[in-house]
Amino acid sequence: MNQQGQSGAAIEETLRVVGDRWSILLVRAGLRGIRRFDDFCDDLGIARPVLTERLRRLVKFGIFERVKYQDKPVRYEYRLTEAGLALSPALVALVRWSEEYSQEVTSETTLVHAPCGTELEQAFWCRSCQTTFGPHAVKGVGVNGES
Amino acid sequence: MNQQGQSGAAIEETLRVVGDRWSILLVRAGLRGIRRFDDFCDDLGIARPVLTERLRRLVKFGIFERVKYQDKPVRYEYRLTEAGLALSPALVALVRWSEEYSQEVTSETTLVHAPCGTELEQAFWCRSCQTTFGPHAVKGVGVNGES
DNA sequence: AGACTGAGTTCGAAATCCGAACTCAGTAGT
DNA sequence: ACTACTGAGTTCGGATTTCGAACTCAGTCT
Repeated sequence: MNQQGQSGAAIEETLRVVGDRWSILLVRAGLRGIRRFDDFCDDLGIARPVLTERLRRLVKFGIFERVKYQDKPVRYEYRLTEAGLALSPALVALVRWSEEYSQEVTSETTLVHAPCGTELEQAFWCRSCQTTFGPHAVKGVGVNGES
Repeated sequence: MNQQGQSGAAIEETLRVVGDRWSILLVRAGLRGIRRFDDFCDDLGIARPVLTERLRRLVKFGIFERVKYQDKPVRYEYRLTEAGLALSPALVALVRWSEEYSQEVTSETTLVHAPCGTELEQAFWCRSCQTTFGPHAVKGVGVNGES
């Protein structure tokens, strides 16, 4: 009946971490190579106290790591972890959506496959069938076999 | 000033619509077949005034539509539009992420390829290369050729 | 010394969020 | 005709979050 199944607990948990106006934008900035507090601040226009709190939380949940990059005046920067990088499919999905459906701003940029420059599509991949497929063929299965 | 690329504008725009704690959850509920005000309310535990405001905004941005389903006491329900449905890749991406990286709750449900039941992977697909690839090979191109 | 840098913290004002109770039109039961 | 109930909201005051601007603190540069 619905393709999400009832993995509701999972996504609620996730949204408690990244489901605010800034976190995804921070991840995006991280993907673009931004690492320093002030740079996040300038780039996103986020208020400093909020940035402090957000980064702390994202570190706590393993999306960024706080790395000392200098000793003399001790300075830290924030780098995406593996888990943080793994959010990019969600990010790309959102960008793709906005390219297709967003009414207000039409973007002049699009996402492509780096080696060849072709506009990318997003798909799910089944290792055993060796095929890609779309959201309609996704199903949730759980302990009680309920979809 | 902020130097967001143009795809930054797109995603910012999108997050202004769905980038809060509830909107994505509302879309998810919509995908699960929920349509009525009180049902959204009970299902998500969202406060009524907030639900009112959220639904209004999602309607305004074409993600839900408000449909009259009864005349005598005139009653409306909320249905996902095409655009709303198109958010499911993002939703699936988030569910997948939480299945793989979320520390706290391990979900008792997982997403699979419906025909064969194999756990799905998410990938980007290049039509011209006929290959799938990961986030590292994604690049944004725009007016100023900057990634 | 004085100015500057980077990563924050502190402040009060403004915007959001919350639960609980209320409204309003119509329906069903007695 | 009176009462209770339904569904989709609205109104209320109080609690939480967010905001911009200004401040701190260690160390560096001139």
